[in-house]
Amino acid sequence: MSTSSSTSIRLLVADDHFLFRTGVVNAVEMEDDIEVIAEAAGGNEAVEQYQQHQPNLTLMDLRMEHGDGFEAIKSIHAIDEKAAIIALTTYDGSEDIQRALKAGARGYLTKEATTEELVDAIRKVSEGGFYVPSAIRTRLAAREGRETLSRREHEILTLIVRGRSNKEIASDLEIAETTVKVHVSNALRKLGVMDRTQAAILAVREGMVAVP
Amino acid sequence: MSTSSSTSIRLLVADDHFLFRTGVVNAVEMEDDIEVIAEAAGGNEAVEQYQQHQPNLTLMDLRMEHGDGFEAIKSIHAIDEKAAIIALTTYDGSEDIQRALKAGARGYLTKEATTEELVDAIRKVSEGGFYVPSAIRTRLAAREGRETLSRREHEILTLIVRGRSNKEIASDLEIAETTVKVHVSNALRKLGVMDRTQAAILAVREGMVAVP
DNA sequence: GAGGTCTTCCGCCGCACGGTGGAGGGACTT
DNA sequence: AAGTCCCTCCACCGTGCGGCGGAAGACCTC
Repeated sequence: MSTSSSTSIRLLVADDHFLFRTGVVNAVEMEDDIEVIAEAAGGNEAVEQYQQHQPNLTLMDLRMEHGDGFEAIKSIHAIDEKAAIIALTTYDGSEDIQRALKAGARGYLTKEATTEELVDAIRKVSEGGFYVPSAIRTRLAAREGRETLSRREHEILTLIVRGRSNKEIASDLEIAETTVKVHVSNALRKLGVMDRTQAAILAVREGMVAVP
Repeated sequence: MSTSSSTSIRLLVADDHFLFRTGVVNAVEMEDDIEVIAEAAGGNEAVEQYQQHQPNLTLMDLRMEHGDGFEAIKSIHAIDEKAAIIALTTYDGSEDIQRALKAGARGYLTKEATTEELVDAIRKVSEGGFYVPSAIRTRLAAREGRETLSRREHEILTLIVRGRSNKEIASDLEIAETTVKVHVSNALRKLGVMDRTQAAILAVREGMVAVP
């Protein structure tokens, strides 16, 4: 059932969880146009394996114990501009997706993906296309019109998620409370929310700030 | 390296993700005292498979498309009081853990678990013991001393996570705003937090309320 | 040097939020 | 019948929050 021009898609799987790696290997084993030629359990290892085996496609987990997935994508993208990379995460926060695509990934999948979605994504991306599930595209679109937060605003948003009051944030950052209020106010406007609670939930949902 | 008295642990794996199921099958394949004798992709199917195959241990995903994992655990527990069940989730919110253990599970694992943790948990629980990772036990302990929220308080907490103001909540539930304030105040005290933002984050982190 | 963004800070204002104390009624167990 | 818990509502009060306008220095790019 191969529609690809190449005989076989040679795959590199980078994920620090053995369970998931073998799951992927088993899933693509049934497809005769895809084969896993290398595995990696960390970011740095993934880059090494890429250089050594030159795969047609790389599946990259973003959150790994040894070596960041984002950095690995950037490194591979720097080595080969046209490298076909699909990012993988358990979580579908749009922050991760945006960063992964910016780093050079051409596809995005959550680990909740079905085998069909997985092989579909592998074929599309290896042929030079893009693959982002429609549900995730919708979330991404909501962020499009939104202004980006400044460094300070993002820092203060993080402290809001930590449950800190304006006065506490001022003391944390050693600035005046009035300054904090300005940043909070600007952040709320940029995010399009009414108050800090909505901002905190939004930040967590989209993966802008990790849950404390 | 089998310390179990039984020759082989017969396993039932219930999870709606093919990738994960095969991952588990592969992982335990290397262990000569464990074998997967049945698989299920949903809650109801899991109960059927349990009755048909009478496994020594059941791995049960809590969040499945077809049939709730909690209900399936309760059903199996009702059939066999001593059934060995390990609950599985991607997320480690303590609310899920508490509910799973209450339903009759004797173990808890996140899907981030290593193969070692998995087989360790399988052996311990099949021998009649309990298995809850120490990191998760710590989180569970924090909930111990806490008062439980009333139905109304929990309902209002959910609306707080939805970003609703006191006035909006009053309108949503068709009660006076003063009443809402009483419930909010009581909920904050019970949860041991200062304001609604901290309550919202806590509720999300512990899985008491799903992210909107 | 002009324009832009980011950061810092001020005062003022209105309202939402959270705490306190009190009170009545419904549903439950003992 | 008494006790307990929950839900409901009131009034009052202090403070935290968020919006407004204004301003100044730092650091960019053009």
